[in-house]
Amino acid sequence: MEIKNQTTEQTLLEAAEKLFIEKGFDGTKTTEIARLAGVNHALLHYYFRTKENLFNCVFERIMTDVAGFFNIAFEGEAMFFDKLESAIESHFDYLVTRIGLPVFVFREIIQKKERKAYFVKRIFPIAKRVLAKMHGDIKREVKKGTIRPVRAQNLLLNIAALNVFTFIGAEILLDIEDENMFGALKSFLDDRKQNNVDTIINSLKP
Amino acid sequence: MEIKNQTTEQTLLEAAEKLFIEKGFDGTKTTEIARLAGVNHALLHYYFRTKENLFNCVFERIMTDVAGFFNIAFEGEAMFFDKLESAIESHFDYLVTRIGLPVFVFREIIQKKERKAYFVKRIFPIAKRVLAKMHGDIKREVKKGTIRPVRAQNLLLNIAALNVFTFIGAEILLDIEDENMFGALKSFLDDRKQNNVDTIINSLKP
DNA sequence: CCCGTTATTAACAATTCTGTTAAACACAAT
DNA sequence: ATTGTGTTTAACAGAATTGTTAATAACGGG
Repeated sequence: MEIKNQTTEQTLLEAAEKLFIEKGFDGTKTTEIARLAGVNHALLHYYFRTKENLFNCVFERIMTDVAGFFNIAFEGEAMFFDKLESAIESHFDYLVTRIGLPVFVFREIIQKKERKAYFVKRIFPIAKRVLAKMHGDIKREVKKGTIRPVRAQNLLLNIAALNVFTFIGAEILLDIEDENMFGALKSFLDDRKQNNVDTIINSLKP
Repeated sequence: MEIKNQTTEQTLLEAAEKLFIEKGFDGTKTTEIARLAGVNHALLHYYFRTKENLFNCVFERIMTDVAGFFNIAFEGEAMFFDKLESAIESHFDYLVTRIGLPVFVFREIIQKKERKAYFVKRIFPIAKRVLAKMHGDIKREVKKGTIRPVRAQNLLLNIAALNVFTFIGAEILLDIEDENMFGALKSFLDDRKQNNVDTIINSLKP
């Protein structure tokens, strides 16, 4: 009894996610979502009542995904620099499969207060835990003299900045020229990944 | 005979710019622009024909502004590190007065090919000139042994990334709590400005 | 096999939004 | 004063969009 239900609902959610990420809430029409999902557009309202509600379901999925990533990316008990490198790289790789994500999140949370509040509520507690851990690591390394003193908040923001901005740049590169853009994109990303690790590690030198 | 014309048209343009930056093309209604400008909404079509056209006028103004900034920010014949520091700071200060700009640009160029093409056409040539100059500077400094070898493109992207991301972060901070948020925002920005300079300079150490 | 619940469809309602038009207005030059 | 040009307004038209509803189909349990 739940089987068909599940598929239609799921199909709609996936179509909605794709379009909302691509065109934003305002730029996406419910009829378009239904069309992409291949179902009658009344079904969208049947399952999700309103566009707003459907959007919130999508947003919730994405927040869960982001929060889940955050939770695992900064775990591990390796040496500081190794841990840092692997965190930067795994953040980078996470974004590779979600190129449109950063702009989507910024676009949607900046203009609607409730969404920003929801984002903050979901992400800040996790960020705080990560920061506390990072703070301890930094203190230890500074004492050893292996890095200069930096605030954990700044380090985390620097990593996020370099990685996220890379994918905004990548979106600009995409489709400028369709010809062999795949190769150009790949080498751009490879280069940036290495650069981001190097830049962060080097910036910590005492 | 051009006086009234100028004011109404100008008022509309300014209202449009404010709303387009805040809510994006799709999220902004022409009636809303007219209301904010305090004019009959038919005037909007009288002066600009279509919403698309009005948007393009706004976008053109913004591109001119950005291009103009780019042209002056990386001039000057000071020492490399001083020049770098002043470029980072003036880019930062430029964004201070245009907090919503980055997300606006990304949002609008990513989904519409023509806009992306227009952006690329306006900004890339200038960026190329800046990069060529930077490339020369870097080569010289590397020879002197004052910095490690880096690609100009990466250095420029790193600066942009750190600065731009700061203002996306700032937009998230805004209105989280209205209480003494002004003070918190100011100290966040001060801290980030210093951090961005330090991070870039330090990341270049040999 | 029938019944009740859930899923699906087509048609429709209400609103909103962009864009048009025709008439009124302001005003400067003749 | 009249004419011509550019400006402003109110009213409207057409399309698109979100959401509803009533009728129908599918389907599993009794």
